[in-house]
Amino acid sequence: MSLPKSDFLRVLTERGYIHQCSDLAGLDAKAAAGEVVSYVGYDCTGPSLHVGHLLSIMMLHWLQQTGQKPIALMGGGTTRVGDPSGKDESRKILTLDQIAANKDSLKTAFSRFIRFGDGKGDAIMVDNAEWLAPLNYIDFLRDVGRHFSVNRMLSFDSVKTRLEREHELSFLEFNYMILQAYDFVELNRRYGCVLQMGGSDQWGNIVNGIDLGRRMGTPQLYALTCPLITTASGAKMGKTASGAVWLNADMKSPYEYWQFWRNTEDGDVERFLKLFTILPMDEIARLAALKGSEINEAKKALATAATALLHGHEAAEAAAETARKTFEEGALAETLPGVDVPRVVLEAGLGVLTAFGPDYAALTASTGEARRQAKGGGLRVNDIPVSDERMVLRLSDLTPEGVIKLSLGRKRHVLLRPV
RNA sequence: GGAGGGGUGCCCGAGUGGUUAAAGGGGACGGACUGUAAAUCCGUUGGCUUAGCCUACGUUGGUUCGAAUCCAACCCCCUCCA
Repeated sequence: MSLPKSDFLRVLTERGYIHQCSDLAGLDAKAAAGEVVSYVGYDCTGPSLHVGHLLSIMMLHWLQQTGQKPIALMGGGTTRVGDPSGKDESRKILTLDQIAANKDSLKTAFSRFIRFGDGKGDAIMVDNAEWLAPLNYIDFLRDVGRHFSVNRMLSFDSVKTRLEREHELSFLEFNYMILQAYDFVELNRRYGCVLQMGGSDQWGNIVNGIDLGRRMGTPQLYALTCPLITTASGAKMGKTASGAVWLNADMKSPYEYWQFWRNTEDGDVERFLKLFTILPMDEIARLAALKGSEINEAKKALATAATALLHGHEAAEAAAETARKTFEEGALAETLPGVDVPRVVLEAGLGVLTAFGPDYAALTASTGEARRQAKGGGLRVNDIPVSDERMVLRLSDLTPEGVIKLSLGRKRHVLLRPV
């Protein structure tokens, strides 16, 4: 198909969000004509969304920016079942309390990317527990279950991989796709939602919803998926030493978040600028043209723009400044992440390995790891390599700024502050 | 319910009585080189109060001077049969 007519699909296309669409021309016509209500579902399996979710959130963002209406669907109901897609093993069954707590915790990130409210183009957030929890089993089987063919369900990738890999797939999880399909139908009935977006791994589930809709008499529904993002060297995106790149600030500070983007591989810079920032395309083209070490300017722009989206401009600039002082001047930036240490502990003397360990700086997971890193030359105190693992930190080690700077490797720093 | 196969460290996967904290690979972290990149090379990869101690091969017991390795019971997974 030629260039999309609608703003929505044009932006998504030129920025590289589109992996697959059930009917691109049909959806384009609909988007050009009027309001497309669209949703993305998020399971409440963890206390925060992470970078992996960002792509679909950005799709909701652009959806709203181009005049359409986004729905963020919280999977309060489906999380009780567990999505088997792409998983080797059954998910742990979460308690209702955990799900509720996760749900609350997830909400915060969304408001950064989309505007919620009661107006026409305002986004809404709904929880599928609302309609899934009160379902009556027999009624549901008769109304919805009869439209599903087990033969066909068995042919879906999410199911097939489990069967082929000889991992158990419980009946509970087997029902997940039915519930997700039903969500789509329900959202159409309640809000006139006609488009479901998601990662490419959700394709089967989304198409199921379209199918169910046809059988249950909804208007034509559409599916749109974004690619699974891997880095230029093929690794899954979003994993770092300290685990997932969380969106919640209390789990991943703005500074660390900025660092994550700053360390993007060269080959990913342009793609990431398009996908994870809202910088104009001509600005992105300019940044992408930078060669050699100049590309670092593009990486900084990426980091600051991406961080600003999530944490605000102020936090992003602060993170950039902290990084500039630390890496470019080699100076001590007092805005580096810090950990409080009781003054009496330093008076008594704090073993350097313990200081790096989980009780204080948490740069290493154990003192054993700290010991190994010290042997390998990976630990530094106030920028001086730790050569003696029996070294003891005292008040006399405080810098003029009144802190002790602990570093693991070249990039990860924590300041100990006596209190 | 019956018959057979299997459960090993973050993951995959060797190992069938003794220097086995457990080969090899992947991943991850650190070092060197760089541009806070990639690639490459080197090192590390259970915990602790580290010349030592403790905990670990599904669980619990047992045999043995000594078990991931042998025995028993149990739990879980897979395949076929009912």
